[in-house]
Amino acid sequence: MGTVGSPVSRRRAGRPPRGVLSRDLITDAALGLIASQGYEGLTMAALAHRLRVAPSALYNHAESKQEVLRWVEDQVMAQVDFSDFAEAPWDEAVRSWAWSYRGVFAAHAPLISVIAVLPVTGAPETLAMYEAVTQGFLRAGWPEDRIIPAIVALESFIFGSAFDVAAPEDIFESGSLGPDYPLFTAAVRVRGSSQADSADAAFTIGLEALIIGLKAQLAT
Amino acid sequence: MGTVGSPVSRRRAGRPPRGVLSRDLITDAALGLIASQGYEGLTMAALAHRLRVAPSALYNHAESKQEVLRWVEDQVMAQVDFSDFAEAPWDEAVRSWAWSYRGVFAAHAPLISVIAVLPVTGAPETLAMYEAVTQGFLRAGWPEDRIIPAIVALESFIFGSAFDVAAPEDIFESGSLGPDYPLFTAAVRVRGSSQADSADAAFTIGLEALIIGLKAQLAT
DNA sequence: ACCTGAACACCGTTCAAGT
DNA sequence: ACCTGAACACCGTTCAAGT
Repeated sequence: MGTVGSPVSRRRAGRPPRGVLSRDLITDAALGLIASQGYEGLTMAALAHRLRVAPSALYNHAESKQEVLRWVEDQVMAQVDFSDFAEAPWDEAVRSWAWSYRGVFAAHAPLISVIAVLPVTGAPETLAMYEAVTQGFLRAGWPEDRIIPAIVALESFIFGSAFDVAAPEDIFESGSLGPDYPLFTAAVRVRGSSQADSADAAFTIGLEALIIGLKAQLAT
Repeated sequence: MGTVGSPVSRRRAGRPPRGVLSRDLITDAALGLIASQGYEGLTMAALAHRLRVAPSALYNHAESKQEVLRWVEDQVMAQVDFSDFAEAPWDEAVRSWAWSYRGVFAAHAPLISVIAVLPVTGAPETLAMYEAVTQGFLRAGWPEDRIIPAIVALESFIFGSAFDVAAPEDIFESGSLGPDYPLFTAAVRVRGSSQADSADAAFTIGLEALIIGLKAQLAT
């Protein structure tokens, strides 16, 4: 049983190491550091300091900082809610999963580039999610060979949208160049209000379009 | 007139600086460095060396490396082909633009996180693209207030897909954990062949779904 | 097997000094 | 106004030495 509120929910099996450190402790410390300082605060030195250990000690357990990021990524993935794939209708499950997924990675944008190059090998939380999502697609009648491409397409949209959430509010302000691009400037102006709202609007439009379009493709 | 084949096609106006350096020269050198060494090779020291100048000299022209990356980004954006928005039907224009866009940024993946935080101010190539795309949407009958969210949704998908192109071939190999996730493992197995093919398959499915879905939403 | 302490090879950036 | 040279404050990582 872990500490209450510990972000590490699924402990790995195997003999405990004799020393002070372990993958789980390093991962927990990294998540704590990210929560309090953000990703700029996640340095090997800071991580070691939080664990009251010399930086070089980390390298007895992790091959590199990149490997630590892979451990973090798997724990972050565990926060994504895919429970609706068990019973809900397909489009409802896709919708709630996608919103949860985007929300989690909007708060962990620096991980997105890590995931892109990250084999799922050794990432049990990530695999658990994919298994549940695959099952949900099968239950909805999807042919086996079209499931992975559909999931990848949805994930691509989700990752791109997670970046968009982090974008500054004035991202489309053309400034002094505005008059040279009148149609675009006008279109930006009629789009309302805050960045959070407009990111949500774009995500809604894209996600609903994908759901409609994927369903239509499935019918053929 | 620039050198033949120069990636900088749209020179900025304004008085030329008295010294050796300029935004255009720095941007060209950066693009050359990226082409020959990749983004790991793009350091301020390497950039200065290529320009036969001390690293500190760069800071008389650029505020930071981040600013150099913004200049690079605008030039890279100039490579995206949006010409079909002038005359082709809307779905054909979206299709050819999206494929071009994804191809360009798949080769410049490290820029994607830069764009996410990048206001378009001072990025004339980027603005030129948005203007043409906006015009294409208007011509196809899109109401002004729904254009920007639709473009953002498409871009989110394109950026996420550009990451996916760079993913290693074995990204979905579950390794020794495979038997614990049988449905997913089987679905991965039936998906054929190389990573390039499977990235293309996912991109095709997602893009066609978005086109169908956006059209359907427009009809309401 | 695991940890410490010192060192290495880089980074981006600053700044006084020159022209 | 622009460039040089030296320095600064970091990075991630390695490795001999200890237990």
